[in-house]
Amino acid sequence: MKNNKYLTIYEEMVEQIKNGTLKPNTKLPSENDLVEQYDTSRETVRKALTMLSQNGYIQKVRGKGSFVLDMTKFDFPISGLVSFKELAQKMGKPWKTIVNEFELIKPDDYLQKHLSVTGKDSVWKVLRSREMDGERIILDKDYFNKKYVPILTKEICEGSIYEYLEEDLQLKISFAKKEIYVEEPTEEDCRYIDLQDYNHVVVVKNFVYLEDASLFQYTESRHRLDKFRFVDFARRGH
Amino acid sequence: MKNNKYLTIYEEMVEQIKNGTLKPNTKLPSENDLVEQYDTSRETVRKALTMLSQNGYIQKVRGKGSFVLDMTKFDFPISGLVSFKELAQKMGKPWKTIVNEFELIKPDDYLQKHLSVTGKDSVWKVLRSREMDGERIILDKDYFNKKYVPILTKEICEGSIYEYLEEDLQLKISFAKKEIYVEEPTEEDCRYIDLQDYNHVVVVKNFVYLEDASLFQYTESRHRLDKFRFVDFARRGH
DNA sequence: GAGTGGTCTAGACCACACG
DNA sequence: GTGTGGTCTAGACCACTCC
Repeated sequence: MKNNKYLTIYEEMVEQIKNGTLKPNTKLPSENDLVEQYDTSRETVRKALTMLSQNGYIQKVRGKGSFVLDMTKFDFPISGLVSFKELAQKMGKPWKTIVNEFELIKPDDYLQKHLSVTGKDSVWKVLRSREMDGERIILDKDYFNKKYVPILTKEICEGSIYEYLEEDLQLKISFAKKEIYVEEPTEEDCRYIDLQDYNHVVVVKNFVYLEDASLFQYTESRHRLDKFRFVDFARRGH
Repeated sequence: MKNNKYLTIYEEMVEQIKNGTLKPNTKLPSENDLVEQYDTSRETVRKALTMLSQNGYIQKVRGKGSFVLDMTKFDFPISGLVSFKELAQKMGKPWKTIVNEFELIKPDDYLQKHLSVTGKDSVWKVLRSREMDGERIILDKDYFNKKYVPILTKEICEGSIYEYLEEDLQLKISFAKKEIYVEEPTEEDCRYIDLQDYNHVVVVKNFVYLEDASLFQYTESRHRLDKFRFVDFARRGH
């Protein structure tokens, strides 16, 4: 059980914003007020406020105060990493995952380069179709370095691999690079996606890194054109 | 002239990473070493390191140290907000902007909702085609709230509106929400994009907010399928 | 001038990695 | 145990907004 004061403050305030105790477009108590309220130091309060700001909950304005943002404008999760399961649940649609292929392979050159593994390492390869409203609209191709994921079963693949990795294996995913583009469908796409007349697919490539900066997963998510949607929420750096 | 110590440290270290003084996959000096090196306090050093980490330059590992990441893996700008001008320059290709339409309009219902303006406000509407290798491959539709952008000229539109807003008008852009999806081309797309046989376009919608959380710009960027590419670099929260 | 958030300091203790 | 980064404190001064 962690005991981070700033995290506690952050989570409490998120809760208050979500349940309406703190209303959109109103001013938050000043940092000094919060110091008294939470009986802590100012830097700790500020750390919580910075997190709220970075996650799109509030807006800090020097000399004036911090203001609650209207989250209803942003009807999507403030995050670039959304699993299919989350997405489907959010849309309230029935969905299904079909495991097409599931095996341990020796990586080819392309994979060796992208996963930073040698030909001697083993790599899990998982091909899954995602079905919604009776149509297979997404093909997910996942590759995991066996060094980090020693055990994987077909049952896990039918659920959320993502949850398995984070919750069961306790792998700490730290950052991901994403590339999105459009290309013509491969023979594989035709086999595993109900393409109808669409003659292109949207490809989302994901390179997932662990906390120690080692790449452990490479994913290609191939979407039928009409069912693709991506939402991103970006803050400006300096 | 600002005099942020932590920003100075951050910028110096970015420079050292870029020019190779700090090499990929090596360990940084410890925080305590850096405190001595820069004659400052640990929290200040940590602020700089946190920024480096958030911007993908380093990776901090508790109990071990901070490590320089191999930026060559991430051959694209670490940012979701890339202007066409930046992109074209990075690719080293000749490019041109054609201003198709440029006028002050009264917002319709759709715009009123998205720009949070009333029917009495005025809104700048700018339609620009982006040309590369002699083909118009992108149609940019920009709408600005006149309240924030009182003056706009055709000349500015032919360059980078983005730079004009930030550098000349000193508008501080704080965050942006982005939506990406694919749809069939409109009559407008056919007129202003050299679509060839492609019967879909990739639409990137951008909602840009100022520091006080007011929405001042709504942009639609419509790309020919084959010329579309989006790169994103996401850190995990918490 | 009073109040706000932004930066900075010099300490302290903790959790974790490694030998 | 030693060294690392993670959290926290109780101050201080500054830059900005508003009255």
